[in-house]
Amino acid sequence: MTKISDSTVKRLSMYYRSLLEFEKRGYKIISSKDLAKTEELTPAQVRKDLSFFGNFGTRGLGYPVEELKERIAKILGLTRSWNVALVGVGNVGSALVSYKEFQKQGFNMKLLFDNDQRKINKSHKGIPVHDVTFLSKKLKENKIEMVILAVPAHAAQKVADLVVASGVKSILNFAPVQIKVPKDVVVRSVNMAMELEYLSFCQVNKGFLQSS
Amino acid sequence: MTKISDSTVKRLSMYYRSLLEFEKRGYKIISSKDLAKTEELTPAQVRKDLSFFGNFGTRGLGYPVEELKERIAKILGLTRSWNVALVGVGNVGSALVSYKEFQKQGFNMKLLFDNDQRKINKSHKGIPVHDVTFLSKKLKENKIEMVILAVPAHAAQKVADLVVASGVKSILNFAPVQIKVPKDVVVRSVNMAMELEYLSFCQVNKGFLQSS
DNA sequence: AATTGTGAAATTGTTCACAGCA
DNA sequence: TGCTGTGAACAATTTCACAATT
Repeated sequence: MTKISDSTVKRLSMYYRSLLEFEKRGYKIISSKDLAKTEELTPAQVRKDLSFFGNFGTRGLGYPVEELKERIAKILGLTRSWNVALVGVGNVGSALVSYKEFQKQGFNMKLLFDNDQRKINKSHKGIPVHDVTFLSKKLKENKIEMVILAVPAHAAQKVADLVVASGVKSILNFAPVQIKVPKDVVVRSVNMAMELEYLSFCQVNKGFLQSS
Repeated sequence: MTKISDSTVKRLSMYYRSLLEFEKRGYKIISSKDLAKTEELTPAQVRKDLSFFGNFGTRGLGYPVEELKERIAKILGLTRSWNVALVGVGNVGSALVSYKEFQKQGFNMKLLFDNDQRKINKSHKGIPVHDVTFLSKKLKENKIEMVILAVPAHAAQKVADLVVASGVKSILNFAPVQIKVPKDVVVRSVNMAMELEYLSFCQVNKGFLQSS
């Protein structure tokens, strides 16, 4: 069984977004070259990525936009919806609750958690905020499949452990720490400070960097 | 001149954070093994990454925590401060303005921009919000070196073009589109929906994925 | 004895180049 | 003819293994 690298998965997400755009503009067929251009990749890269999952194109012609879009949606798990909970209704958490892209793609924010009594048992943008003490119970009851962590760094690991103990296998972590989980659990981390550090590195070390 | 890969830069950020933690706990010396453990890497990886920038350790002993931390800070450009502006004071933008990590590391949010008259010429969390019409002028006047884009997808490229035209060489993009810039400008993109899609992919394709 | 620093080997990821097909 | 699909070549990255050093 071929293993898929995470750069391939990332690019699938990009292709999916491109395809939505091409579809909106009325394209019926596109070539790997077209797809590559919008994402600044090589056509070979596009074809190789897609080839891991099947033969979606027609030689001499290209790929049917709508069908390819559907196929990628299926591969990425976007043809179903997911029950998502978020822990930490602070600045970042709050922004994520309102983030339209999530809803659009079937990620349904079902529950919020916080440890601040002023927030607990109120509704935040239409979603109930629960006491993090009841995290495990609520996650199970509501069949939550993904948890977004938007808690302070010092609390992240502790909350992650609770989340894992509740049987959730997917965590999206916004706390600026590396969190540890058993290997059947997948964690993705978004560290915004790290991204700025990358930019700062590039300015300080102009021309000293690979690619761009 | 050895070129540095962007995974190496990312790991330097991680080492930096680890070192702050080790320092706080009173460690004076650490080994590549110690550093590797907290970030779930191999000791060889740590040594190789550091070796690109010099010989920071002592054979038989390890690395001096404080000095290594300072050296990495220098490499990442964290020993100076940066003038940062943010465009798009919506949900995401607003959260970023309050994001403590930025200030901590010398990224000073100097200016905000929006195109909503209700927000313009007011102060948002102590920072003035300007009309995006005056973007170019204000960026130059205030010697802004990095711009954070937190605008809707459809506006991102247009704003990016303005930013580039104002001479800014670093952009951190939160809009869910790929933006195009000349090659002397560095863009980093944070696409939160893409991260959830990755998690969804992993659930749908259990065990079909490399590493984790 | 312990740990760094680093060439060499192994692995992983990308691009090439062309056969195969519409 | 044009474009996909893919094995083979190539490039980049990671890991190994060991000499060098304290």
